Amino acid sequence: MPPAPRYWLMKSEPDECSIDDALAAPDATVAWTGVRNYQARNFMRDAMRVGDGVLFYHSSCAEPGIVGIARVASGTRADPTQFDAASPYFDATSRLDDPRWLLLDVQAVRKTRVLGLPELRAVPALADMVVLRKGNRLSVMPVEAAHWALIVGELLA
DNA sequence: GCCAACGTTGGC
DNA sequence: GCCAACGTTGGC
Repeated sequence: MPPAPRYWLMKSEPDECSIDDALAAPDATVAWTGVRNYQARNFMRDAMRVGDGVLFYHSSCAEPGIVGIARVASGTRADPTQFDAASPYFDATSRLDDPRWLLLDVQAVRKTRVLGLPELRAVPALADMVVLRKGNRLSVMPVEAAHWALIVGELLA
């Protein structure tokens, strides 16, 4: 069995939680609410471990791209927004005694320059990154160690 | 605002 | 279990 991925990319809409918001939070740590996709949830539940590296990505904004480095700071627990009827993430079919949606804590490590999509696409060694795949809609996805090394060690160094 | 791509739902 | 319709994501 291949080793579990140790690096991830997590998308956040900056209007909701930007890298600045995360850095300003107590302990620079935020609860990653709002994941409503089974594949993304399963990555969090089954594969992500405390200490794993995270590329903090801004989506649905003027300049989408990687904007910071973070780390996984907890295991998963129920996402309370699924039970909040006032939340856009409310899920009327999820049960308190069997929560469908999970979250984990993410701790921001540092803000970086914006490493935007056009720049990422221009690097041949990054061509098969999940985030660059056409039609990709995952909000939590694995990052290969070599891609992490190139991005964190060189492009954002 | 547009629209391609994708995941989910639900009828059959 | 199939698959068309629908809703959502997210870049542009």
